[in-house]
Amino acid sequence: MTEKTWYVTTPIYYPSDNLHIGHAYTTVAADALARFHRLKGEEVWFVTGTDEHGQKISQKAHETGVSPKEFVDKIVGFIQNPLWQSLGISYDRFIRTTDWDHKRVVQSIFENLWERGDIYKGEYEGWYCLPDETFWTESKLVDGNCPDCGRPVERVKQASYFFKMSRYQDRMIQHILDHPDFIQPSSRRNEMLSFLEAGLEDLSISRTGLDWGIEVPNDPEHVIYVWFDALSNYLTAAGYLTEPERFARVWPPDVQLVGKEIVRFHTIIWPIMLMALDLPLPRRVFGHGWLLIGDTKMSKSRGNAVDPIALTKTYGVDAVRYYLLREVPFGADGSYTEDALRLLFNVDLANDLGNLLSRSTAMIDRFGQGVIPGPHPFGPLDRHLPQLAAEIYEQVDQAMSQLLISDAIGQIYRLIRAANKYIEDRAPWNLAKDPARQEELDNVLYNLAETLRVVSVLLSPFLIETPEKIRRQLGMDQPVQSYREAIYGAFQGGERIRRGEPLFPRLDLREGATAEPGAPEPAQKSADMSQANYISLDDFKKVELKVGTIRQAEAVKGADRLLKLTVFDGERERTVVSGIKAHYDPQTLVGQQVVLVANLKPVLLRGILSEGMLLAGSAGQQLSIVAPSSRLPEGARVK
RNA sequence: GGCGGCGUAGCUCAGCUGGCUAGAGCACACGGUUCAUACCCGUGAUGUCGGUGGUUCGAGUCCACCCGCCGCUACCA
Repeated sequence: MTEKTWYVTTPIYYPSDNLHIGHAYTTVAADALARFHRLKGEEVWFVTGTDEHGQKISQKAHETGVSPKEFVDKIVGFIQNPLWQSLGISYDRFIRTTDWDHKRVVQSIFENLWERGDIYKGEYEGWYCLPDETFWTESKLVDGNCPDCGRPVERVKQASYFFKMSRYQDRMIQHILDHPDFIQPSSRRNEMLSFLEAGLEDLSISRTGLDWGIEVPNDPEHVIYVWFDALSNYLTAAGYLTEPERFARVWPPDVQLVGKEIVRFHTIIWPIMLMALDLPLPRRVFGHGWLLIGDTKMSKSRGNAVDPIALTKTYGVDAVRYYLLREVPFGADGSYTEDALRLLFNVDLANDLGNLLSRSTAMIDRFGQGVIPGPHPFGPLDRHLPQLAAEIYEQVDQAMSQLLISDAIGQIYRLIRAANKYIEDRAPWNLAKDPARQEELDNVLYNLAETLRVVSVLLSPFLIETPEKIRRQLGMDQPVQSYREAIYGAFQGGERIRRGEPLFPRLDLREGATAEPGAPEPAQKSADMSQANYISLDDFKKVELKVGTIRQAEAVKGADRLLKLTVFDGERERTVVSGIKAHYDPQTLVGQQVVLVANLKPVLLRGILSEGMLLAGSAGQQLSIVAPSSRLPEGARVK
């Protein structure tokens, strides 16, 4: 019986634009896990890829005057190389939802579920945004308009296929309860449980009027809708239906990394799909946080997206990987700043690790004529490093099995720091002055070489070039093959080293726009941040505030706190739904003047289109409508 | 509004089922060292463990309420 292949996935990314460092973060993390398991001797199947269907891609392609396929081919090519290439991403399969086998898998899943009665054809009724060609549920609308583009929507009924998720609700809850590790971190688990307990609706999984997608079998008017298509990629990539032998070894996924914004799809819809197919569920779905730029969300529209390729060019692959894996707490949101990267580069990579190699090889050169001495019986001071190395061997393993990548690296650094301290404690330069202490000196040099060799093994899942560089300087030519090489004692003595260039030349942190590591930095930073909280006068002018008069007011039936108001704004009467029922009697409001936010996106509240909002101040339990202190004509601009 | 989480040194955070003088990394200061990439090693915190009250022989660790922040959700707009 062969051991199960260790299967890890990243989300498949949407190639409508170039990816940024947030995507790199997830993918590098998955890569480190994959490399670690390979090093442990396990068969690994590491999959990443792209989610290529959908309206937006099709639209973008037409704008550029190419076919959707040509459009995505180009971007996907870029993602594979140079993007993932430059970060050393060692995926075993790059899946594209436009791959032939994926189409086949999605269609057979559809047919399969149809035959079982888990898919039925019904009518989808919702609000449709014509320009976006997108359906929205009432609750998603923003002031009755499309939440994406703000344009009005219309009520449309459309034939659609539905996936009977509701049928699996209880089983899903039970599965989460029975498998505490299924959703991680646990905060996400609680959220999903409360979401499930609120009740599941069947999921509409097809659309008509879309051309760029996988067709519903025997009903080519319909195209299978995004999530159903996208989530199936994890099955396709494992060889479901097309490579049965592989699938038997690979399935189910051991770890699926996802961003926190898509945890719900991966921990509810996705497992229910698998339940319906009678397939085992993934063992762990890990919802990590976002990598923020400073303290704001990264996005293309904000123009603050960081290009990972540029970073690797400036600092090298390993510095970027190290930063992502070490600095960002896996789970919570992390914050990216280039200053932090540079600081970490100097402190951890140059000072602690690079300098350790540099000073160790220098001493082997000088005191040992370039040859690692054979060890002699250890004195008490020499036993610490081997013991620590053995302990850390276990600790790293343990941390990695819990996906605590940053902690694993932290453990390796305990060993690196201990080696630096050991040099200080033993002061080899003093031992070298006394011929009677030659054996002690030999042991020190040996321990340093051996510790560095162990470090090169331990670091190899995380860093690409550095382990090789360390080994070359230690005189080793073969790359790391197995985690067991991290067991202390492989050097016999007699190996000739080859001193080389510094691993990570220190950066001058004072130069350029990057702050120096002293007091000026926080000051500068806080100034920037407070500035970020200002809006310009132009920003404010975007808000159109007008005086209006309430002409009618009534409670919204079935709502505890909503009033439906009819407000005259000088041009027309508009309906505004406001959550002030607890504070105002509808009767007393008629005739009251208010300040209206006139250009707010309409939104549907409790089935009523609310076209604007009225200003009110609140403090704790108190709430009071804001009104001009004397009567003004309706429509008067407030500014 | 509901559910959940968080609030511990200047910064980022550890502190499990309550128990000796509350920890780590970074930053900062001082001292040491010279093999090394102006590096490394050591020493240093008066931290009201968000606030108040309670349970207990004893609470950062449990309970209640309050304040602040965050996530999900909802009839927020």
